[in-house]
Amino acid sequence: MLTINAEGGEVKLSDRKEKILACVVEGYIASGEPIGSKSICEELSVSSATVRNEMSELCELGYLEKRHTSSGRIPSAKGYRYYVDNLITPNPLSDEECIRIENEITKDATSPEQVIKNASNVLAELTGCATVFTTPEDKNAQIQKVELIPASKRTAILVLLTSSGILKNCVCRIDIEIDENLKDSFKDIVDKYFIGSSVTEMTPELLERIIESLGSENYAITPLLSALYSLSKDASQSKTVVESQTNLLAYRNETDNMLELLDFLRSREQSSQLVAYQSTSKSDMLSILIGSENYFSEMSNSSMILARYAFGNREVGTLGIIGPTRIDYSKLIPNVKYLTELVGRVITDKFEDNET
Amino acid sequence: MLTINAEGGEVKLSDRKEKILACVVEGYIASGEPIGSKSICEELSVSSATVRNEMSELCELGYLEKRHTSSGRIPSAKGYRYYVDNLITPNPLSDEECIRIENEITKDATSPEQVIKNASNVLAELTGCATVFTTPEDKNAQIQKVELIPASKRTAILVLLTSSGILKNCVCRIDIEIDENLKDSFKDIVDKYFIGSSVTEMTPELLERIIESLGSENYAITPLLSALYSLSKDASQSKTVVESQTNLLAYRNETDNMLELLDFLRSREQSSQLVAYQSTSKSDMLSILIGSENYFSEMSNSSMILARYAFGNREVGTLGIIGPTRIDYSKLIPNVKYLTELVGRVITDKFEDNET
DNA sequence: TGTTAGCACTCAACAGCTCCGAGTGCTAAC
DNA sequence: GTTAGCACTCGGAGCTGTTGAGTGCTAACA
Repeated sequence: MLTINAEGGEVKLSDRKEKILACVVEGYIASGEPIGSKSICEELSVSSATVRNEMSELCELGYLEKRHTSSGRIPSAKGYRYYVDNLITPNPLSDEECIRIENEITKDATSPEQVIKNASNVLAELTGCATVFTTPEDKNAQIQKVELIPASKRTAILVLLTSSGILKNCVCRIDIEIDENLKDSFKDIVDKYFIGSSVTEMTPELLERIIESLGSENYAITPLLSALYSLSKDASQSKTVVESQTNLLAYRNETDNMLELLDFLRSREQSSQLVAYQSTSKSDMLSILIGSENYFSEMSNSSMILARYAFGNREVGTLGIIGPTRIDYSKLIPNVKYLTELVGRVITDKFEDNET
Repeated sequence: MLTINAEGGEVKLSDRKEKILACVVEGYIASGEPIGSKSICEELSVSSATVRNEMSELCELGYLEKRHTSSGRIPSAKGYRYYVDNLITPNPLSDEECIRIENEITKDATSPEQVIKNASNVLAELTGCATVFTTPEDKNAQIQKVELIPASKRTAILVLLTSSGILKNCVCRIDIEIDENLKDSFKDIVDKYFIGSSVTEMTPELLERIIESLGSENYAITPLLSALYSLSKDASQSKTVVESQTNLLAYRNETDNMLELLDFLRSREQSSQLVAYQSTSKSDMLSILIGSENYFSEMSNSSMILARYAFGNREVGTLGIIGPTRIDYSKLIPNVKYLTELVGRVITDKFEDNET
């Protein structure tokens, strides 16, 4: 009936058990109601009693669960896992949809961050789930360009560009007039200390040293250096963002603890741990975390589908969805896959400096 | 008992009625439960029967409502309105809190948009409500500065600064090498057509004309001009953003239709109408919209407190909160007031070009 | 040996019922 | 004008019985 293979734990269910499991998973995903033996027996052309016997075995093996003695069956996390690993038939996006999405994402693609934000919105709309993403992070990113643009007599725009294509800027006000002299001094310091060095190398200590070494006539540069420090810190730190949580309200009637999940996501919103804990466990591009497989107990009734996106050939961030365990994996897995690949392609295409 | 003054409609309730109304409003805000006559009579040192008589008159006058025949009273929108207009004792922030908030907001104040976004987050935390804001908008804003910064051979950063302090940038890739020649040509066009003109004057038609007038050697500039057009459109358009909706989940048990409000806000998130309809009605800096006073029927059980913030001496945007009608007006009105004033002060201070 | 029909059993969901208590409106007396 | 007293209303909690979907078990069947 079942084969336990060499690795142990991994089993192959009989064809009929697989069929029944698939019916329960797909039926439950479609309806949200527990699935009874009767509705399945037609599909397999056996009697409901036979299905019941098989189901009761699947229950013992941990693939199915019951709410109460006489209720229909619902898939357990293990059942979903088996389904996702062995039984799924991917249901990818149509070509027209792909084109529409690509347009949507490239539309306001003024920065890599904007692209990933656009992608997150599209993914939310596509899947009806909450989305989560991290902004591009590359610890090895170097400071490629720093530019000081006078905006008025005493205000200037400071622009920072890294080798990962991250672009940050801010407006600074300083106490003396911005003239060529000041610009030159600033440029000298930037060239000497920063250009070509890693964004993580710019520490408060280094800054301190540089400021000390400034002649008194250049002391006015200090606010510019502080601003530059903020920008580089901002550029080196990846943010984790959870969006479209309210999408999950659609499941409020079906899954009782959806509102608790929302509370949890609210409290976690700023925290990078949500994604960090997950993606370290797998070197895979794609991780699917079903129910209790999630690190946080608050998410034991939810699933995440996460994938890494790349800038050039370096993986720099994560994009994915958060939903109930009862989601259409066959559709949503390809969706997440497609969007992370697309994000990688678009930001590499638009922002990579590949002309050295 | 009541005085109808010259304008008509405006009434002055007797002192005792006012006291009872205040008790009901404050009690209901604090507990979320309908208020009975017994809990009030102690405070007024009259018997519950007397209070009941007064309450029943307040009901007839439309200031109070009952859920059913024998329930306690809850304030109607009209009741809240009278309370807010006449009975409220403002409960402003402490000095320490003000300092904390100011720090919070100026922390990453790299742009006016960032300041208002920070303020929105602080306001959400402070009030436990959803927040709504519009990004600074100034139809008269002029293009003050356009800068092209080569980032690599064929990519450049384009920066746009308006007289309202709005700063936008993007990375562009063009087909030919970026040399001094190209930079000069671009600068000539920008100086001739754009600097000093309003952001709204940059139309697709104007762009078309300029591109046609270009010599073939300058044709490569086209993508830069398109990018500049996008930036200026982006700079002239104000966005309306609704944030921290999930805060409202805290009210889900008390106000039955909070979840419907969330659905409504979800569908409206992108739309500027939410604020637009409201703020036109009042030239006031502060508008308070209680229950049915809101334009959208979906919000008839909610209140908004909105205020305009200024850049220099021009009002350029709105910031406020959305919550149930049952919110602590005495605290939240000063909160919204303080934060809009602070936003105005910070962005004016940091980004206004007041040295002409 | 696997499959099936039949049957007793379980349990959630629903409707109907009573009881309780908080609160009201009205009336008559102060 | 204020108050005590009283009958009345209604939501909510708790209990009950009914219904129907679904199960597990058993014995018979192919």
